[in-house]
Amino acid sequence: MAGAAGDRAEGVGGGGDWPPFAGDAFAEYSSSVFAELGGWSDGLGAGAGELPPLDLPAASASGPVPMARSDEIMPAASGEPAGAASSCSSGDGAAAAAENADKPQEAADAASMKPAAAAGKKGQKRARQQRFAFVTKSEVDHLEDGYRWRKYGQKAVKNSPFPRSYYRCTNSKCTVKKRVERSSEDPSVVITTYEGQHCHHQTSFQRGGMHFHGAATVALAEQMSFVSTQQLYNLPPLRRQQMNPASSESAVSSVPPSLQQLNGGDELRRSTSYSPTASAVQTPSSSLVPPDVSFDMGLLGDIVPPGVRNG
DNA sequence: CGCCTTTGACCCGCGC
DNA sequence: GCGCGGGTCAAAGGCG
Repeated sequence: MAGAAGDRAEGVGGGGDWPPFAGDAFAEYSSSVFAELGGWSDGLGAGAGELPPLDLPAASASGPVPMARSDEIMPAASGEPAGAASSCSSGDGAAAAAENADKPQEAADAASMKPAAAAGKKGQKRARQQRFAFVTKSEVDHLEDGYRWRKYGQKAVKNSPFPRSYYRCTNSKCTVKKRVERSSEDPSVVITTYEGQHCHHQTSFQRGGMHFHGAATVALAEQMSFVSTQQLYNLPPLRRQQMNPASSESAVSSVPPSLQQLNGGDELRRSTSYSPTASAVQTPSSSLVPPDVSFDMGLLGDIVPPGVRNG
């Protein structure tokens, strides 16, 4: 099976930063959702895992909607502790420490830390790095994002019939992780959560993927089917309790409605929904994609436009 | 042959 | 203190 999943994943998007957005451009055609999560599991566990029906805001149905702007997005991303900036250099440790600061539930995550790591950070919980969740309508679970990932685990998720898959960047120096799961609410929706930032270029497209640099991005966009806009989820750092049906519900419901929190500095972003079958894709106007958009920075870079990123 | 997926076990924190 | 749930490890097997 190895091949199947892997190939598909790699081949799907064709490879490339799938959140093909860059600043305004991104806003233009984005239709799926992505939000910075306050917590690794929290975000998805509570939010993603139990995403409410993706009732797209009015905007979604009709097209471009007022969505998070790059500058609105950046805050959260750039606002992260410097340590979170690079998973390669800072590694979990640094980032971890930084993140711990304001993420109580890190503890929950801490559970996942390796024995050694755990031991090493007894006092400090495992540090989580910048996290972004993308809610995408897709037929494939593992959306291609331009990087190569190695699946290192899969677990059944409570309250969800779909398992959650864990991926790690194949770059030995890169500690970026990715979690993929389908929404129990809407099986057609794939929730991808990234943690950390790549410290290398999208190396890997040797496996038949297409390169997604600059103009290449257009190709990606063209291969993507921007189906529908979904509401954004601004998932606040949820605590374990919030994962309860009731809690999570409130947590989630507090988000989408009007993206009102977008201005709150929290991270929200829309990406796009797409179908893997490029051939059947309804090419979104490629014109929406800046030909010179380059996504060769870390994960964060994939998400945050260079300019914004630097402030 | 190398890389990747699969899968069960293990570890850890949290909530009760 | 116990159980639950989530995250990760590591061995085995499969595929290109």
